[in-house]
Amino acid sequence: MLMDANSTTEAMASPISRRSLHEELAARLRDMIVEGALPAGRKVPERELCETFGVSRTPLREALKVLASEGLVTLNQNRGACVTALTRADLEEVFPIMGALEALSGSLACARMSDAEIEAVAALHDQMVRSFEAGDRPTYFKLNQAIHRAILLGSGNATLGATHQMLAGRIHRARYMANDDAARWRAAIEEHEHILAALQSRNGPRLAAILSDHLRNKLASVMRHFTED
Amino acid sequence: MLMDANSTTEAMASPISRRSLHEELAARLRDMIVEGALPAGRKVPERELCETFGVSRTPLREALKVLASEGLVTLNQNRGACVTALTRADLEEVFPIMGALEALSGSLACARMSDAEIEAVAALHDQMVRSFEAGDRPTYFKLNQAIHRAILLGSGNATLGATHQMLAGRIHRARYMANDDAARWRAAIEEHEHILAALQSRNGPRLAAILSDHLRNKLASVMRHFTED
DNA sequence: AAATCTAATTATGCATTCATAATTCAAATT
DNA sequence: AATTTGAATTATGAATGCATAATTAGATTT
Repeated sequence: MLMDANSTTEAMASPISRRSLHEELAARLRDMIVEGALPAGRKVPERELCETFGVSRTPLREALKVLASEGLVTLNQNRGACVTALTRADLEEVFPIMGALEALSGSLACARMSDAEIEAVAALHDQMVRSFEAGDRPTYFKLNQAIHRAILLGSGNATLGATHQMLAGRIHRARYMANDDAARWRAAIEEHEHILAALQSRNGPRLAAILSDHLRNKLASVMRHFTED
Repeated sequence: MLMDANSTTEAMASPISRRSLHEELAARLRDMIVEGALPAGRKVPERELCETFGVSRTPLREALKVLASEGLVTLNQNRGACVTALTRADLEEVFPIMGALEALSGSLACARMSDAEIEAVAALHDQMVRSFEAGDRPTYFKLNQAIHRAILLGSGNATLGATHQMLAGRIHRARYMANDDAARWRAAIEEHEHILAALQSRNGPRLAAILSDHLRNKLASVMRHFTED
């Protein structure tokens, strides 16, 4: 068995705590699912993944249990794991929750973020607008996420960030779909202008309301691509 | 034939699908942690638990991974699992999130619950008031939870309920502490009167606001018992 | 006596093995 | 030919074994 590869990536990463195998596997699988390398509904045979990653079944199974508790995969008794398929109902459930969480984060962020941190968000916003004007959707998407994430973290509530991220992971694929028509994309940009304005003026209730609406609109946009479901 | 007959008998509990060991173990451990049988900060040696439950380490370890992803235990590399200790900061983070989730649930419940379901909540409320008057705190606590849970489920958003329950599990112990002085307990009852009234009049925004405040007050009450932390 | 270093013990991470449920495929019956 | 039954295969659930990191105990040194 060629198991020596794990010691190679140890220098740069976190200095003291090197992640355990099941953690590493969970992260890798999470990425694969979120990025669509493992399509929804697909069966995830243990043997195959073990060979792919070159590990035994024990840590892989531990990782699958974690992903199941995150809702990314579904375990069927004696029948293995499947990538959880997103239904319209799932999206309709998750988006409002994320809206509520982001609203809370915005409210808190207005009170707690430093001026410098808000300026950093403004910088991200400007970059995002530029990538919109350039029609560069991947960069736009990345910056968009970075802004929302910055506000989440700016709330100073780590649990809020973690809860949000867990839900975001489930619907990540779907969120790629949003803004694929020009009108909605433009509207999203406008909403983000309001988001930034509310944050800069530290108007918590207003930012909360805008973020909630923003998520509601995102849902509506995404849902148009689920008509065939 | 026989198979059809079996698959149709779904009404009763879950006679066919016995839970897998790791699921069962996760549930048992969750209860033990939530109910305080495993005190916070305590080390959870695998060997000991294996003997307690009479199982091998594999399913137990799988269960611990799940509980770790739920935040109930903390895994330390090569150093085993500890029951996650609740800090004041944790409570201050979790309660506002639960407030936001319950506010959302209230808003949705006002729109979606049937009259019969609302009457059921009213019945729970009346029982709760009686147990308050009788000074029966355990029963009060149970009914209190049942009411909040009914509104959560009444939202029709299963993910919302699951998310809430996950957070609630973490702070369950702390919530026992609330209402241990008569003044706060009486105030809580009054808040519940408003909650019921808003629900019965289907005033979503108002119910949302009351629930949010209710959770905020709960936090304040609980925090008084964490001064020594 | 206190501190430190080393050896022994213990507990954990992972691999392997065993047992059992599920699936597949072929054969037999209608 | 289609359906069904049953054996063979495969995959998963769980247990055991092995290697290694942590912890503890003991001995040696200052």
